[in-house]
Amino acid sequence: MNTTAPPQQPPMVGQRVPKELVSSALFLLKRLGMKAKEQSFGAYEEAGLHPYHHAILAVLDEGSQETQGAIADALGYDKGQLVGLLDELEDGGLIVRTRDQADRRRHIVQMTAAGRKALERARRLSSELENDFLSPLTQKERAQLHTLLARLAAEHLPRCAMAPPAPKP
Amino acid sequence: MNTTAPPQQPPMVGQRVPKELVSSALFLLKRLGMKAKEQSFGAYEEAGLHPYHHAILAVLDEGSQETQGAIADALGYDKGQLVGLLDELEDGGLIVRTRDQADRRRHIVQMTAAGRKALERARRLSSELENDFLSPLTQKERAQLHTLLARLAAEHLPRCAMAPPAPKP
DNA sequence: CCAAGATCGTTGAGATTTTCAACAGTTTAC
DNA sequence: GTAAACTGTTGAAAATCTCAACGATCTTGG
Repeated sequence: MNTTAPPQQPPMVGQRVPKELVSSALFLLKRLGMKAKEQSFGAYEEAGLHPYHHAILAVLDEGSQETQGAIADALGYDKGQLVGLLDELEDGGLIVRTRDQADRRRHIVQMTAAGRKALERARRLSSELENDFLSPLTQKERAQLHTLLARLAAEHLPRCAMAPPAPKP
Repeated sequence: MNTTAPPQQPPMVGQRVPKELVSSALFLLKRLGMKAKEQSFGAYEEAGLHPYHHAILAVLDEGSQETQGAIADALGYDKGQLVGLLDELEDGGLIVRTRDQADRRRHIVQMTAAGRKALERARRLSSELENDFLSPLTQKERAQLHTLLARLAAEHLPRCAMAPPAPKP
């Protein structure tokens, strides 16, 4: 029963990130973004997926069929990078590529039934991941954080514009 | 041939990121983190510096002299990576490396007068950058955001712990 | 109809980062 | 005094990201 002595803390508590940096919201944003990224990668990998796969499937779920160019444009991915990702999804039977009869240069990408199943799994995974990562915050605070980030995204990530609540007359 | 005007104009509002992703705080965190990172890189590069340089100088400013291992540990950098960064700083005359007489394996890293000047510049740059990036938010909202991010950092970035001097008695 | 230019998906090479394992010099422990 | 552990350094391997071409196809102008 040793409640007063600090036995478990002394090993290497010495080095900390300078206050100058920690007091910067931008610094924390960068670090937390990286941390969230690597945590996502790990979790998705266990499920045999990739966060990028989730994003692609989500695009296909909104518009039932898309060209590769449209997908790349929507997500801000490089065309060449997307090819490999779609290859993986196609090998797994989650999507199918078919030539567009109207424009034979294009590939129409569609989600399969297995793809929808995988998307469901990815959604649950993503939800768990988010719930876990934001666990230090209350529900209200999580909503606050999302609102603030969305405002920043509206400025810096044009493609992430949320719902258009004020359409032009 | 085309007898009728082709429906070549689908919702060309520009492809958007799926709502499913945009409604995730974690997704926005990742994207905004990357955006902040690349914006920082660009701004620092114009000034002939690197964000990592700023971090290193900030560490040296808190403790007047540090070993390379301590710096790497404080910032979470790889030892090998740090060598190159310190080389650049030393070539620019912003730091000096001297052998530790007490332990000749170690290098004592210290900031020079020019280094302090550069740190000042980096601070102003960082401040402008942050002010610019957070411009969509009011001062109160910026403080809110920082508080929320700091809470997350306390959980996920142990080295970024803010004020630990008041735990439970 | 045809030739020039643009577009789409694909490929592959280059550049940039990260990661990791070895190495020599030095200190510590037994 | 020898073996083990630590410190800074180097370099190689791996993973991305970027970017420029390429073949196939469509569009446009004459």
